[in-house]
Amino acid sequence: MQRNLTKDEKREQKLHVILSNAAKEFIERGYYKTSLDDIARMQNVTKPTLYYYIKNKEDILVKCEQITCGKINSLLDIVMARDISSLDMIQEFINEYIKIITDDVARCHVRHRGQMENKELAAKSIKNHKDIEFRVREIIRRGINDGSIRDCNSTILAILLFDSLNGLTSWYHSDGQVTLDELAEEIIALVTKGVSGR
Amino acid sequence: MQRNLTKDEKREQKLHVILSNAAKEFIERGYYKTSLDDIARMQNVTKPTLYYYIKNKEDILVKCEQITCGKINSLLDIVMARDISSLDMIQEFINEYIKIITDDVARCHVRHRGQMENKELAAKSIKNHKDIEFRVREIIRRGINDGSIRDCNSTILAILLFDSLNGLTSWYHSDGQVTLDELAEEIIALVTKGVSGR
DNA sequence: TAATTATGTTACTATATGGTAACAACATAT
DNA sequence: ATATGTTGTTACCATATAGTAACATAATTA
Repeated sequence: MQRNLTKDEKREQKLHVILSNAAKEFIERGYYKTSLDDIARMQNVTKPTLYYYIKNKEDILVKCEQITCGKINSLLDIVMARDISSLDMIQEFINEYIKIITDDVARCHVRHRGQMENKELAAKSIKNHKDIEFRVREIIRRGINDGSIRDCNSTILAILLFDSLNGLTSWYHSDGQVTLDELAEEIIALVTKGVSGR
Repeated sequence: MQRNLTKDEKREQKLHVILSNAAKEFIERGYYKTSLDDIARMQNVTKPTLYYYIKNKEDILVKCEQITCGKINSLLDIVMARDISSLDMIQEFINEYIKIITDDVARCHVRHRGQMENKELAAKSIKNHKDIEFRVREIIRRGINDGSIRDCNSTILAILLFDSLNGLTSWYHSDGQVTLDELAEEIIALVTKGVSGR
């Protein structure tokens, strides 16, 4: 019973379908092995139609990135504004981050980040990620100051954290054994307490 | 002043140069953007010559994988044979693993693992990694039994561990600030103690 | 209703590149 | 020396596919 969509909304929606389908295929079969004809076929349109929604093939990657980085930065805005310890911020971040990262568009971004053929786009992509990493590093640094986080190399920690979280994109699927909440819990326990016994 | 190489040794050596160069290029420019002509040019030979050393383009990935997985399994043989606690085994493994993983051939393997176009090769590639992961999981399980490792989900732990270690391949370069030993130390501290303060 | 804009199509081009066939030269062992 | 296998070359083919031009039609607005 939803109201009629405006022209722009319809357009937006179609773009999103294109991105989702393309993303899924890029993940499963690889970027270069998925042709624009393939992607068009999924939408029941022909290739030139895609060019009405995207600038070129690479633009699909760019758009997936914009969407995903937008979500992550919004999450950081919210988390960093809360009045909790830095360690709690990290935990909260992990919790929500894994929800963001486990959809196809985000997966596609993670897998192809920084790999655009266009040098400028690739550089921008890397910067996008570095900016996010930097913000997390900032949380860690504050945590070391307020004592909630053990004294450690914040740069390395941030990188390792993202590597393991982003790694989820290539193995976690919601239809498996573990729910996202259980997974988050396990990860947070490992990150905070480590693996050492007693 | 080394003795003359036999025919087979020379052949072996040339193959290794091809693999190293190809691996480096695959990492920097991507597999599909690096042509066999490019690779041949680096050796100062022509494309058909490569086919004397490799079956086809994909075979380069396969060979990089065989070399790397061979090293990792040998490492596991050694580590698991030692008379130390499971936690110490993990630490020892991390220490040596990051030495193995930070050369071009290993980097190439990590980045392209499981992505061969030939389904059988891809499946085998995934199995190769899963086997290694399984062996590490086994160490973790024993560690949970002997109490040296906190009770946790060994499957998830093994995956996260490999994700962060393999992640090194895309950012760590030996010419940077951090030495491999310092890096290992930091990682081991994080893995064992976690990040939580006091 | 006329005009304009959005959305789509068919048909095509240009180009890159994995792989192969046919041939040449060289080294080695008998 | 001569036969044999090794290592290399030039020239070529088949194929895939990103992107475009020209044209058609539906939808919206004036």
